[in-house]
Amino acid sequence: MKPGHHHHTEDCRAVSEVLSRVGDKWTVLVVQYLGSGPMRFSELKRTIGGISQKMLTTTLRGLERDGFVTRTVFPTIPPRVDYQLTELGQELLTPVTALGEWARMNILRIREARERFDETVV
Amino acid sequence: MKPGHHHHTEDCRAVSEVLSRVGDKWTVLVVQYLGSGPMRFSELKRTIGGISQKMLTTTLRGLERDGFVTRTVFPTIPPRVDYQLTELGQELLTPVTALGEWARMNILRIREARERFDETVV
DNA sequence: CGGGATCCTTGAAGATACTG
DNA sequence: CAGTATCTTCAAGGATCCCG
Repeated sequence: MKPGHHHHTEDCRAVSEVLSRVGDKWTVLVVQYLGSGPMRFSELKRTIGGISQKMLTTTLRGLERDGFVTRTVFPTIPPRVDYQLTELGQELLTPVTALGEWARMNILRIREARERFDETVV
Repeated sequence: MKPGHHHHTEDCRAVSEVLSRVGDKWTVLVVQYLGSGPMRFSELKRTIGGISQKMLTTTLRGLERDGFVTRTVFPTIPPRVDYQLTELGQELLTPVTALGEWARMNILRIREARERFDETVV
């Protein structure tokens, strides 16, 4: 057993754990939008577009559970609920945005590779 | 329609596209291991541990399709297949590693937040 | 308005067996 | 050794209805 490999694997699992949280269908979008400031439920739903209220609820609950957002309920009628990034959420934004930048800059190369691969294989 | 919001959303979709590629169960692990140099199929399977050969094949095919790894077949008996990161794959490693660093450093805060949340809710 | 509860459809993932 | 083929399981995601 080579030294370091144990922690190498463990770290990778931690990465996977965070990535599978962040890498689902909607989390990044939600976090990015909340990066501009607090938003309420319906505002998020409308702005994102294409997300069901169930998935938005689920996503927000997950983010709340992991300490990335806070949920504030205003006991008015009709009710109003604000979501806002915590410090941890803000900090997450940094590496995620970096990956986002990379994605923006290289998405074309990826799509080209895909087309090439699909042509060759099919 | 506020200016910039269209591209904001489009960029987020690109991020999601890359993240859902990178954020699946095994991709990061595979890419990280290949970061140290080319490896053959069985070597990856053994090193990662817990991955089925079907999932390893699927993951590697996906990475190959998107231009992140190359697949080299040696026509020997028994056959030997090497996988190796492309330039694009190497470059991907940078932001992914950054996110990994962040994950390593903050995984405890996340787990703590989870425990707190689960206690409060249950 | 902001959800909860329910049902349903996919696709991801794993187990197993076989093959060039 | 490095896969392919097949079957099964399971959870993510979506649609719909209801409620305080």
